[in-house]
Amino acid sequence: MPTASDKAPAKRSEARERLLAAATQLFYAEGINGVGVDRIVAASNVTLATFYRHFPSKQDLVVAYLQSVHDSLVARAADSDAAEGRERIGKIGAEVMGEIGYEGFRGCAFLNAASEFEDPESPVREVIADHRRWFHDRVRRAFADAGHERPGHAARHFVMLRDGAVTAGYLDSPTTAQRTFKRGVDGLVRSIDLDPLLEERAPEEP
Amino acid sequence: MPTASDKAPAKRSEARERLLAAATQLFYAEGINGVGVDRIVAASNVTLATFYRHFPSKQDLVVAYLQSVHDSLVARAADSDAAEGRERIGKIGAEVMGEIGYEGFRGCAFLNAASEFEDPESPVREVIADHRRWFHDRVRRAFADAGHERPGHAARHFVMLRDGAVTAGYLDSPTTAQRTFKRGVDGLVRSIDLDPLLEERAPEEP
DNA sequence: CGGTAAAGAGAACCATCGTTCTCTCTTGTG
DNA sequence: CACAAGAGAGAACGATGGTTCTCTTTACCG
Repeated sequence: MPTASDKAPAKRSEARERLLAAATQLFYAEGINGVGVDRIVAASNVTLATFYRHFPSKQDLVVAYLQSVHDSLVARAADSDAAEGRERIGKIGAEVMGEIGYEGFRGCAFLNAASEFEDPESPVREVIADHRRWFHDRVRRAFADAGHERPGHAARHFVMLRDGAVTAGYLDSPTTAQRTFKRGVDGLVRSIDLDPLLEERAPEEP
Repeated sequence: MPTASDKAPAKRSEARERLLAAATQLFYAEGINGVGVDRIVAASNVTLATFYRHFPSKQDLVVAYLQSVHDSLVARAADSDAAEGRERIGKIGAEVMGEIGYEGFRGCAFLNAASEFEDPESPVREVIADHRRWFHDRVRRAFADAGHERPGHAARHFVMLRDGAVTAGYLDSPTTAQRTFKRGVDGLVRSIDLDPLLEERAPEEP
């Protein structure tokens, strides 16, 4: 899941990119509080002064790290979003399954970061919230376009499964998590037809 | 979710219990790497020497912290496990919903801890794995007793929903997370009847 | 060609990290 | 009553946390 963005939107720079790449790898692998700036600086072949020339504080690096992960997920999403109807939902599900279980998989970078930042007002938590909104809205749009009568319900259900799936992929068996997630998504897609029959009619709240 | 166990299985002690209580509150609220032993010692009105007389190292305190959370969840589980059939599944679901959204809720203590300990062999990760196995087995037994044809599938699905639900309860809206989780569990219970009709027959792998 | 900005090198800051130590005082049990 | 164990108080350890500093060298841009 962690991938440094290929093109930084702000000023690009050799040193900055190396710092971001090292931070991405280390933060994801060992947690944010568990990795000091010295480690990142050393891994980047950069000096402490150079680091602080590019990032006012460690927290700014954390934000940039999560932003870069987000950017790479947005890039990967373009392909899936081109699909139509239920196929799009399937492709988004495949994205999630693709994240799980590769060498060094440690769960969702955003969820892991969130557990280390307790202040909901913190800039770090805001990037996380933005990313989650982005993902939820994308899934909701997919269900709406596929004709689901309660796209909000379905999207929240989908996101809940995906959060559980990346967790299980980290802590339990990756392949089992993928299978369970797939079954859940398939059921959710089937519910596009079944839902009106199974639940009593009620307008969904946003 | 974090609650110090009422009766420590090992040697009980005023100081030890205060340390564990303070650790439980601080570790859960701010993360484990984010809280130093000095903070815990100060909050417990205990000296550093006393702390190290009871816990060989900080890691042992972390393990004791998670153990105590596990113990209190086990205690709470006894009531639900007394129920029969589908009602038991509903009660376990209610337990999960009860965890979510109270003042200071910060998600699952075990999931948060797991994100800070990357070594799967670490004693901390082992308590986490034990707890997850305990919960999964309990759910699986509930589905089996309720007559589900693939209790393993259903249990993994249930656990995935619960992991996603506590996450959403922390990062998104608690009440929405509860509703979404409830809908998911209800669907899972309904699938005890529907499943044989919807999916092709195949023996579930453990 | 000259100037400005970025990067390297390295020391230093103080606070906090987890851990160990000594020394005194209380307390309960034999 | 005596003696051992538990707890309080407080200093200290070296290592590392994030951050700032000075000084020199490189390299691009007008």
